[in-house]
Parts: sequence; structure tokens; C-alpha cells
Amino acid sequence: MGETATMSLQGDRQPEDGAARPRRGRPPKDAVAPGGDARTAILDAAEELFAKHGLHGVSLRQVAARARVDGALPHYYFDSKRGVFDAVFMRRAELLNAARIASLDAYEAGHGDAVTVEGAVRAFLEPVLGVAAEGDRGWLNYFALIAQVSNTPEWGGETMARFFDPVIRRLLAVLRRAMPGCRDQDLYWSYHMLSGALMLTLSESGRIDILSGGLCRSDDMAEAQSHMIAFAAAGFRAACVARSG
Amino acid sequence: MGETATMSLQGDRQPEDGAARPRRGRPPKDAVAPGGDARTAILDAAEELFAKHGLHGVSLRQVAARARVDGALPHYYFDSKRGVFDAVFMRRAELLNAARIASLDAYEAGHGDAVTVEGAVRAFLEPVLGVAAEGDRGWLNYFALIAQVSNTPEWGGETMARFFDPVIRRLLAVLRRAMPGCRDQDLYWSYHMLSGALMLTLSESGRIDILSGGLCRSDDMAEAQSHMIAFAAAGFRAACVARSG
DNA sequence: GTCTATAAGATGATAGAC
DNA sequence: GTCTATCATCTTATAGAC
Repeated sequence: MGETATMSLQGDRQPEDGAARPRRGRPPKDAVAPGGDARTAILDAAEELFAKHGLHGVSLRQVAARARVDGALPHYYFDSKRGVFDAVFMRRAELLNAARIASLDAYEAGHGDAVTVEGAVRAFLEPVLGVAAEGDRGWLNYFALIAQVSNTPEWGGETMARFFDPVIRRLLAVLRRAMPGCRDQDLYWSYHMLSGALMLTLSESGRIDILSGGLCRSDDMAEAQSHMIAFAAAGFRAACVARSG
Repeated sequence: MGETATMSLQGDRQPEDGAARPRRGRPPKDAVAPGGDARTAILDAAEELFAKHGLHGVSLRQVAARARVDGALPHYYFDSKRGVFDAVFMRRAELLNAARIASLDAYEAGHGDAVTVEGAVRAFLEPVLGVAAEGDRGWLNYFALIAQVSNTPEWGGETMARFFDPVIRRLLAVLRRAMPGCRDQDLYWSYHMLSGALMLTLSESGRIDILSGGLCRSDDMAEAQSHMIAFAAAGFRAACVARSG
């Protein structure tokens, strides 16, 4: 998982951190940090609480309490509240991106010229919804956090772009092979629709449970995946292929 | 725009407010309230700030400052921060719901047996995206707020359901006529996908702007609408009609 | 209806002992 | 690395003058 550089999600910080920053009391972060236990507990707790109540809906005291560590440790490990949030966001990002890239690579490699829209969409969604379907609470919390950021005006779009655009471009490249000649703006808008559907699903808001009177469940990720693939694949074809001629 | 009863968005308050509640200093709220100017200014300011930063990301002081009224007035008019939020949420809800119901009614009345999936989706989206396309800042802020609530775990789904389910059921009724014999769970899941796409669009997160390098724009609601109709209509047909046989 | 003043508490952050 | 104690600030919310 390589070096996890401390990088802000906000775009306003200069990336001129060549050497150690002048901050005091910075943790070593080399090898297997001895306090890695507390560090991980803080990240897990923050992940859960931020996912449920948003960045501003949670105090560092609550995070520390949930993690069962002292109230000063979040600052010790992450400097600031924003630092905690950024660390939570980044912890699983590379892992997730690597899995999605690998999935798309494998699909394309295994299907040569016969790539389909369904296949591409499935390869794109599987690493996310597959993990979600397994019910790992850590990942589910992380996904809900992502879904919240996605719908956040101002910095949401920029943050999502910074972390996830490479994977999206990889998906669009495969889709272009499945739908040769389609227009770029149709492709972008169609992905936008798929992304919205995915984000609402990952938020597990309980919306569909109430609407359907319990017939469908927000946490049924397997059902969500199969519907999303069918829905989005048809959507891509209608919005892209139909207009490309 | 009749009586706008003070009603919490949270489900934990008893609906036993038959008469005036025992709270002190409650505003009259009858006729055209003399201080309606300040009241409206507070709602407008809160709408904008809540949409941008979320409920917890804004203080009542900021709201009052933005509205250019005294810091005590939000409490005077709405009792609490949550009261301000609820009032913002409800102010446009009935108006919006009425417009959407009317749009679906008009479509169904004008097309008899020849209802189509595209037509139903268009009639459902037009009152929202049409207004959004006109660029009214108040409505755009409101929509962004809705989009944020929609992706909020815990109470987001319940809140959306409480306010918008009747319209959704009206849409699904029309869709059932366009796709006779389709299964309910397919209909619910497909609407879930459409809803996600709509919510991401209304959030105006700037995501697609960056992804597309400026080719597509988050605030181009007309373009969003035409793509959403094509994408979702095909999605509904693929996920519902195909499985109904 | 509007404003001043202030209560009562929570928050991010830090210094320094251990 | 962990904990105690604390600062300065900001928060919601009220009481009461005008």
C-alpha cells in the first residue's frame, strides 16, 4: 500500500512539503507505528461518525470517545480535525482505486474486441458493490462518507475528481470501445447518472425501504448491483449510441 | 401555500400540537406578518448557507449576519436552529409537490392510453429541472439542500419519504400504465436509480465540470434534463419490462 | 418587532507532566 | 505515546430593555 503521504483534500494548500513540516509533535509514521492501535481506532471511529453525521456534525471529542482513546490523541496523530477527515478519506482510496482499475483491466484483457456496456459497467461496480455486499462495516461507512462528499456543493466535486477521476477515465475508455463513435458529452453525462445512482445506493439512506414498504432494502447491495447494471447499461446505450450516428 | 404548520422533520416529536404550544415569545404568523421581511430574509439566508455547508456547517449567527438581521431573530421566529432548518425545508415543499402532481396529472390526462416511459419521466422531472434551468438562486439552493438530505444516512431517507413519497407514488402509477405487468421491486429500484441521478444533478457539485474538462457543466440543467430522460427511460424499460415476462 | 447583553456550555487546539 | 489541565473562542439560547 506504499507511502501514504499526508495530503489535504482541500486544494488551497501548497504542495511544497518537500521535507518535514515545521509542525511540532509529529508522529514518526515509519514501520509499524507502536501507537498504530490508537491511530487505527481513531480512524475507524471517525469513519463511522463522519459517515453518519458529516464532517461538521461530529466533534473530535466524540471521535476520541468512540475510539476509547484520550481526547488529545486525534490532534497528536492528525494535527487537526481536517487532518483526521483527510486521513479517513485517503486510507481506503488507493486500495479501492487499485481494485477497480484491476477489475477493468481484467475485463478488457479477457474480452478482447467483444467488450460490452454491461460488462464494463459490471467490472466498474463489482469492486465497490461486491465489497459492500459482504457487509464489512468499515467499508460500508467509508462508502457512505464518499456518497456524502459526492453530493456536497463547493468542494465535493473537486474532491471526488482528485481521488477518483483516473478510475472513471479508465471506465470511459472501455465504454468507448463498446460504443465506438459515441460523443464525449453523452458519455460524461451518462456516467454522471450512473454515479448518482451509485452514490445514493452507497449512502444507505433507508429511502427505498420506506418507499417500497419493506419490499426493497437499502442494504441489499447484491440486488442494487444487478438493477444498477441493467439500468445503467441501457441508459448508456440510449444516451450514447442512439445519438452517435 | 395555505397554512404552513410548524412541523419537525425529525420523527421523534409527538404530533400533539393541537393548540398553541407552551413556548414563549411565539410570533403571530397570521395575515402578512409585519416582520415578514426579516422572516423571509432569514429563510433565504439559511437556505443558501445550509445548502452549501449542511445543517451542522452553519451557525445561526452566520445565518443572521447573511440575512442582515439581528442575531436573536432566528430564535424569535423559529425557536431553534432545527426550527429554522425545518421551516426552510417546508417552505417550498408543498409548492414543489403540487407542481409535480399537476404535471403528472396533465400528462396522463392528455395522453390517455398512450402514456410512455419517456413522457412520464419528463413530466416528473420538468417541474424540478425546468425551474432549475431558469436559474432562480432560491430554488437552486433549495434543490441542493434536498440533494444533501437525500444522501444523509439515518434520517435522510425518512425525511425524503415524509415529504416526497406521494409524488413518487404518482409517478410510479403512471409508469405502471406505460409498462403493464412490471414487478414492483423492479419499479422501486429503477426509481432509486433515477432519484440518485437527479439528486447528484441538483447538488451542483461541479463534479462533471472537472471530469469533462469543461465540456459539460453542472449548472446546465437543460442538458442534464434531456440526458436524464433518455438515460432513465431506457433504464426503466430494461430493468422493468425485460423482467416482467 | 428589534436590539443589547449575557448565560451556560461545547469546541478545536495546545502546553506540559508522566 | 498517553494523559491532565487549560485557553480562547464559538455555539445555542434567553432575559429584558427599547
